[in-house]
Amino acid sequence: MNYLEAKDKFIQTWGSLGTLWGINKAMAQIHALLLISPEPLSMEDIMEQLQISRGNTSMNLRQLIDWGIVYKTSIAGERKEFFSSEKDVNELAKQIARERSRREIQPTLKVLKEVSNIEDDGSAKTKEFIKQTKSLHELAETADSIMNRIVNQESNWLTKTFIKLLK
Amino acid sequence: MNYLEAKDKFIQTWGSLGTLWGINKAMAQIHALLLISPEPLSMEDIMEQLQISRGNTSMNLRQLIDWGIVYKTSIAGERKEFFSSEKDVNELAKQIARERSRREIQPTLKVLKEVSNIEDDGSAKTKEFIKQTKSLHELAETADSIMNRIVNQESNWLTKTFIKLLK
DNA sequence: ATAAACTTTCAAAAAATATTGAAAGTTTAA
DNA sequence: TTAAACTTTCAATATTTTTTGAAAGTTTAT
Repeated sequence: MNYLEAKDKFIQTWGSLGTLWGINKAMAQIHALLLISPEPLSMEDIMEQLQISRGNTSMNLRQLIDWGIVYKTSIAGERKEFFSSEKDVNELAKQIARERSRREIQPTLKVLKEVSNIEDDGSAKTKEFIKQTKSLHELAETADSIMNRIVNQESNWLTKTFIKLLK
Repeated sequence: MNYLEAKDKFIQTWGSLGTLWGINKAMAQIHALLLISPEPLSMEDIMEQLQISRGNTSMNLRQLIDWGIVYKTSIAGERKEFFSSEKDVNELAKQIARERSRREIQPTLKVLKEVSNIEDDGSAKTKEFIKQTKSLHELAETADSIMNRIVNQESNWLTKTFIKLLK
């Protein structure tokens, strides 16, 4: 496999993986492209390499910036804007974990807390409902705590965490 | 909030959350419904409660069974089949982690390994590509190891893991 | 102030995904 | 073996999500 084939395969894979994580294909592909590019890229560069429209590129770049994993970069003497991604994959993982907690886990916790607080009328179905939603709340809270704990650690956390677990 | 409102809200929330995790709405809703139901439900029950078609119910139940989080249950004297979900949320989380590793992480690891193995021709872009795809491979492998480690532990693992991390 | 260079917005179109429902298939009882 | 009870399949349809592209908006240089 040569560079171009490998690059293409990587962008494709990252793109379809994105879909499974609530990130659309173009967004994931733009991210993949920036991640392996040694220099910042312009909107034109991205449009051309991925064969996507200007509007699509603009909107998805904005989302990536919102997620905190892509930055606008100025290049001296150039009028247009350039973009580059967070290159440290640990930092990247942290940022993604943070955003997923904020966007998914927190709102879910809120609902679980709310619905598990209904009055227990003693019926089997109410009892089961309260029991299960409380368990889920607990699970989600623990999972979120672990994630936050990991996220707020110094770099190289993942390896360290893993070593801890092995002990 | 009364039982019916709470139940509805829970099913709705679980349903839209599913979408974010690569599980479709109906599948997540069926799961939610079974999770809080004290007795197994028939296909008719599910169709009626969620207002979805027979075909949809059948296909999504099959997927849930494939995921290992819903079981067919026979009820004595009844001809039709009944379905119930895994009620232990820890077991549920394990099963989901297992499936996600198998379906997403493993295939990704394979591609990352493959593409990071291209020959280094010394150019900046090839060097960056190899460096980044190798880092991602390492990250994904570590994350997967942690998940597997957790998954293969005895029940109550999440809490225990959390306590370990706090130390 | 003007215009060129560039970016963003958003309604319409396209593509992807989920759902339906009826026909085909299967199982069970008699 | 037949038929009733039930489940599965899948082509057609509906819904949701993504993408486009051109108009509107912004910034910069002169």
